[in-house]
Amino acid sequence: MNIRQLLDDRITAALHTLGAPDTVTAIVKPSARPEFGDYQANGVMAAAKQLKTNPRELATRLLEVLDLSDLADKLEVAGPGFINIHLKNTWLSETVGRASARQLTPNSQTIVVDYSGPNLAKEMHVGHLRSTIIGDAVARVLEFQGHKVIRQNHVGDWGTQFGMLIAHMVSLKAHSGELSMQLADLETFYREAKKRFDDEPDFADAARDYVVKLQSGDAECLGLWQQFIDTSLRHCEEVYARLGVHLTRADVMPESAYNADLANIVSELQEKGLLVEDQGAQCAFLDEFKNKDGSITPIIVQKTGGGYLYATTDLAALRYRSGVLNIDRALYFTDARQALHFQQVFLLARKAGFVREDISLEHMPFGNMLGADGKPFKTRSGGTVKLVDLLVEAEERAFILVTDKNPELGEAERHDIARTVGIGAVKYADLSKNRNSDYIFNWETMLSFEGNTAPYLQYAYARIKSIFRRSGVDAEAISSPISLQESAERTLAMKLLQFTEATDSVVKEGLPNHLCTYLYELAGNFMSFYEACPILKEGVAEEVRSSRLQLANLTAQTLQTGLGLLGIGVLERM
RNA sequence: GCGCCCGUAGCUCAACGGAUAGAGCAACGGCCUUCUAAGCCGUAGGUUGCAGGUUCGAGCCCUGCCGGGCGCGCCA
Repeated sequence: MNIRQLLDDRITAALHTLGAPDTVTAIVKPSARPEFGDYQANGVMAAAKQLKTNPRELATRLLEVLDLSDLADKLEVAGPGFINIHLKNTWLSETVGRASARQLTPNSQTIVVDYSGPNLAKEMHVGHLRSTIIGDAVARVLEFQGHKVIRQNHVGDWGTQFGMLIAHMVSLKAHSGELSMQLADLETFYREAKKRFDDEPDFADAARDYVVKLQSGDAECLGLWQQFIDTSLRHCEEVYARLGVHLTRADVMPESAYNADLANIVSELQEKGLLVEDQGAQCAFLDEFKNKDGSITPIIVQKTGGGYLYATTDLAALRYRSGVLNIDRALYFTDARQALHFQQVFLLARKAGFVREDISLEHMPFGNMLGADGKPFKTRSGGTVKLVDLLVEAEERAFILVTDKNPELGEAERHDIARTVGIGAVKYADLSKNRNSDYIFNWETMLSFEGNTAPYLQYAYARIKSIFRRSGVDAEAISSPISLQESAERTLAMKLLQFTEATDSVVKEGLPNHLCTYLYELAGNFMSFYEACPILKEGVAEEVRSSRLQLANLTAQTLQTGLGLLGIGVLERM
């Protein structure tokens, strides 16, 4: 249940009965301050403007026709024309038990989520982290809402660098006959190949020959290429497993899958008169990209000499997604530098009729991960940080902290906890920030276990589980009524009911930090409740105890579900 | 040169055109014989880069500056 939406619908309808135009809505939001009630409607002022009447007077008339008596016990006009809504305690206590974080609203959209997309020539590095976990979180929330999600891992498996890699494979094979050892460390393999390409003219020539052979479908070349791709994908899958990311081989839709269609894309664009040849390349000049000086930034779809570019591949992918996958919406999680590229490709695809007109194409850009010094995140020596190394370090750091805090736990359990806490900390630190801007990666902050971090949320969950272990009560078996006497109880119940508002917000804008903020507030509300409202202590009446156990259980469920949507695990103890 | 993004407390970050701009860290002061103190409660900290404008109402929208980042025809 989305209370905000419910109130908005009903108040909007009431506004319309008073003659407000269709464009006017109630604009319901959570109240800015506690004395303003639980929710406030801000739309009356705008409506009054349209109707050329006094806003407070309109608000007063609205309250005469608006009946919210089933869920609210007080509605009041405040300030210049706000309507403050105070929800009934009885309604909250009855609703909170039913409308937990479990429900699925039926949704019928088919949505492509394009994320991760590493270049298979090298190992995954920290630059792939944001796309991978932000995209995964949004995909999970969409699925939770009942949408049909099609994950597309648009990996880079084609291009000139593969000629170089194949040349290196051939020469190693000629010497030792065995490749699997060398391919175990892709990063080193790539560096060696690159070095030879730069230093040895014969090798570079061979590499260029292999590109041509590969593209013309030479069987031996394709075999080696396939071997390399398989190895690289296995590396990716190890990283995904460690990260807890829902991407499988079935989600891989590589660049090369579109190869056969690229010539068609170009010829169709030509037929539609969208291309001109410029300096030997096939370009689209769209008026929408005209600059002040009258020049137009071109979109190159075919190089001089006939080669294709990523714009061509992305156009083919768009046509596939629209025509074959029959999607309603496509979300692209790639870094912000590609903003112009996607604007161009989306517009050109529409002009060419490659996508249905009603499809929503959305680039979800994100900024860079920076080091503590505010510069791009690098190793001490200035190299690229391998993603797997970062994750290993997170687990190691978490293990030290867990051991320090709970030395009595067995080593195996401490390792399990460290894995969930360490990976959760890395993911949450990223997901909790607005993805649009750069963010500073800092071990101390994310693993300090204080403030808006994954461990804080996991701790709240573990505390609740501890209560249930002590109580001996089966969490799923409680069904007695919930009563909201203390303000901490009411605040917690109110927050529990707002889960859907948080997930709705995530999918609308592709911003998982909205869910993080919600969960942090929920955990905070629970911690306050925990301090203020004893549950198992002596002197707590049976029905109070039972009611509070239910609130605690609903909180645990919501934390588990919410963290699960972010791809983060919970722990029975920590 | 043109274009996009960013600029909010000392630091890291929120804020869905609405009321007195919120958290956390760091600082300071309280709270453990009692459900996990990895916690809770409190104090202090701001001319939202600058200047105009639109609006009943602007951190958010528009214009112009300043500062930072990134793009801009044959890499992806």
